[in-house]
Amino acid sequence: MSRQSPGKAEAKSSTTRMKGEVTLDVVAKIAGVSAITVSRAINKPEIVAPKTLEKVNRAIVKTGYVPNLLAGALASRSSKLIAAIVPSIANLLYAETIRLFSNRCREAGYQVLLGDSGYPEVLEEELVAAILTRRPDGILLTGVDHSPACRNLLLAANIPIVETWDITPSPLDIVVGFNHVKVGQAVASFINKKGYGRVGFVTADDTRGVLRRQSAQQTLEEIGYQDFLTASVSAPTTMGYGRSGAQELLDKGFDSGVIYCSSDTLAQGVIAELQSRSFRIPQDIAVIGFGDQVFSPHLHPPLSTVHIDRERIGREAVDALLARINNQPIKTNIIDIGFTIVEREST
Amino acid sequence: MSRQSPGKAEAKSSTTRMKGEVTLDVVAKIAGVSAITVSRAINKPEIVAPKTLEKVNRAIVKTGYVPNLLAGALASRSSKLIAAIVPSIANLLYAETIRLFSNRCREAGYQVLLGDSGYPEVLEEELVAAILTRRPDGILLTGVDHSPACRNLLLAANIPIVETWDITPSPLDIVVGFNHVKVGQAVASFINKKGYGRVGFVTADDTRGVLRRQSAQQTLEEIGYQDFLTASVSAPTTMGYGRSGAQELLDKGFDSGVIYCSSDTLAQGVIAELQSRSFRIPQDIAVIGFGDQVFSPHLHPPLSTVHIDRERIGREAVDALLARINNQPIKTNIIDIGFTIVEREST
DNA sequence: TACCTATTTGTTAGCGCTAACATATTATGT
DNA sequence: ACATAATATGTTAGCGCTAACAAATAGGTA
Repeated sequence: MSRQSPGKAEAKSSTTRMKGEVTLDVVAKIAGVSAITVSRAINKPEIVAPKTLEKVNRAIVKTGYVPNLLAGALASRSSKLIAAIVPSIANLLYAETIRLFSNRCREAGYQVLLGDSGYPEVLEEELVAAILTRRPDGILLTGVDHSPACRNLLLAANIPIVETWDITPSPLDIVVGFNHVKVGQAVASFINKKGYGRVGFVTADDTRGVLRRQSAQQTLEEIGYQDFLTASVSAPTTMGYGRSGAQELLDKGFDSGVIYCSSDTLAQGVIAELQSRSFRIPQDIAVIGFGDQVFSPHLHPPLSTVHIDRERIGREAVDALLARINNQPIKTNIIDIGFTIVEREST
Repeated sequence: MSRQSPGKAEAKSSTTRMKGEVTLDVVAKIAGVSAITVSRAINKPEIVAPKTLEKVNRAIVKTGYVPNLLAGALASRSSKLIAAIVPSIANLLYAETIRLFSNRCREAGYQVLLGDSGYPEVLEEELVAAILTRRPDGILLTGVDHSPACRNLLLAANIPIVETWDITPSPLDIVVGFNHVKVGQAVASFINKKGYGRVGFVTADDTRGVLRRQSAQQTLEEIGYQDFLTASVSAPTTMGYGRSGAQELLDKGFDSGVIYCSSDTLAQGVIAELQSRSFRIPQDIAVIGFGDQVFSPHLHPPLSTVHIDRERIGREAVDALLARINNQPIKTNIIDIGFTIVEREST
C-alpha cells in the first residue's frame, strides 16, 4: 500500500499552492476584496455588485474553495441541516416519504441528516441527542410516541418539529399522518362487507401495526366475529416473515377467509406461501395488506391494500417545517392525510 | 395556530433558567471547573478525576446541556461525520450496505450523512460539493465513475474515500466491490451450461446493470449464441418495470429460454408477468436475477440470482475508512468481495 | 456644486468549542 | 523531609465564518 491518505491539495487546479485549507480570506485576498464580500457573494449574491461578484467567482474557481459550513453555521446560528428519524431506512414504506422530503429540502437549500431508530439497543432519546449536537434547523420524527426524556430534549432544542405517520391531538409541534385506529376499523368493515367467514392476522410487532390489528379485531368482535387467528412476527417486515406467518396460521387450521397483514411486504410473503400450497387467491383465502407499495398492484394477483399517500406525508412535512423555520404562519399544525382502501384482485 | 415555535427552554428540567443556549461555560460554572475540563469530561472522561467527572455530569444533567458539534468540529478539525452517497435510498439493494455501514459508524462515534445521487438533474459533483461543506472525516461513494471535476473535488478534500459496488485498479483511495464484467461472464456460462435456447434481457439503464448485460451477451456471442432480445427500462428498477419488460420481450416473440434481469426486483416483475400469462417457470421460461434480495428465496418459485454480500461491502468499507481516519495501516486498498450464482427453482 | 439617498463594501467582534501549552496537585521514592 | 515524576486542571488563542454596525462610493436632485 503506497499512500496513507488520498491526493494532497497540490492536486489542485492552477498554480496556486496552499498550506492547509482554502479559507474565505485567501479567496478574498485573491479577489482583492474583504472576506465578508466573498461571504456575501456566495450567500447573498444579489446584494453584491456584478463586477465584484465576477472577481470573487473567478477567485473561487481558481482556488477550488469549498465553504466550511461548520464555521458558517456556528457564526450564523443556522446549520441548514434538517434531521429525519425513520424506523428503518431499509423499509421501503418510509423511503418515499423520505425521498420526497429530502428532495424538497435540498431544493430549499437544506441537507437532510438521516437517523435510523431501528436499532433496538439504541434509545430514540440517544439518537435524538446525538442528532441535536449538529444543531439541525428542524427535525422530522416517525411516530408520535416518545419517552418523556426524549420529549424534553426535543422541546428544549427549540426547533420546529414534525411528527409523521401517525396522528395525535397534542403534537410536539406539527404532526402529519393518519389515524391507525380508523384504518383498523375501515379494514374491519371492508372484511365484514365482503362477508369473509374467518379472519387471520399476520402482524409485525411494531407499535402502529399492532394498533391497526387490535382496532380491526375489536371492531370485528363488536360486529359478532370471533375465533381470530394471529401470527405475530418481528419488525421490520420481510417477505420471509410473511411466509412463516402464513404457515403458522395454516398450521393452526386456518383454511378459508381472509388474512389481513400489517404490511404489503408481509402480504406478498403470505401470497407466495398460499400459492406454493395451491390455495387460490381470493377464492380460497383472500389477502389484504397495508401501505400500497409500488409492487402491490403488480403482484399476481394484484394486492388489495390500504393506500397511504406517502409522498404527501413528505411534502406536507417539508412545507410545514420550512414555514416554521422561515417564521411563516402555517394553516394548521395537525394534518390528517387520511387513507383509502384500494380493492384489487386479492380480495 | 397558537405557537410559532415549539416549547421554550424554560421547559427545562430544574430551576436553572437560561438565556439562549446552554454552553460549556455555563456547565463549567455550575460544576465549579473550567470549560476545558467539561470538554474533557465529555470527550475523554478517562483523563478526568472521578470526583470531577461526577460534578461535571451532575451539572450536565442539571442544565440539559447538549454539546454543539458545529463548534467542536470547527475547533478540533474533526466533524465526526462520514458521508455516504448512494444512487437511491429507495433501492433496497444498497440499503443493507448502508445500514451496516451506518451502524458501525455509529458504534465508532461517527454519524452518517446520506446523499442521494439518484436525481438526474443534480450532478454528482454538486452533491459532493454540498457534502464537503460539512467537512466529513470520510466519504463513501457508490460506483467508480466520477467526472474529472468530481475527482478533483474529492481529492482536494484530502479525506479518506471508499468507492463501493464496483472495482477498479485505480481507485481514488480505497475500493470495495466486485467485477461486473465477470458477473456477466459467469451468468453467461451458467446459461450455457443449463442449455437454454434463447436468451432475453430485461435491464435497467444504470451503468453497472448495462455493463453486466453487455458482458453476458458478448460472452454468449463468443460461444455461438445469437438472436438476443432486450428490454431496457429506466433505473431505479421496480416490479412494474419488470412486468412491462417481460411484456415487451413476449410481444417481440420471446416464448422460451431464459430471461436475465439486471435486478431481483425486475425479476420479480418478470415472474409475475409470466405467471399471469400462465407460463411455467422454469419449464417454459427460466428467470435469473441479480442481487439476491431478502425476498428472492421466498418468491414462488424461489429466484435464481447472483448473490452479492451486501453487508460485507458495508463492513469492509467502514473498516477501511476508520483505519484511514485513525492513521492505521490497511492491508489492501482494493477489496474484491466477489459474487456467487445461487441456483434456486426459477432456472 | 453641494446635498441627500441608495447601494456597495469594509471593520470589529464573537459564535462555542478544543489544541497546545502552562500550572497546580498528588503520588512515589529516598 | 525533599526532589521527581505522574496526574489533573487551567489559560490562551484561534478554528472559519457571519451579524451588526460603519464607512465609502455611486446616483440622483435642486
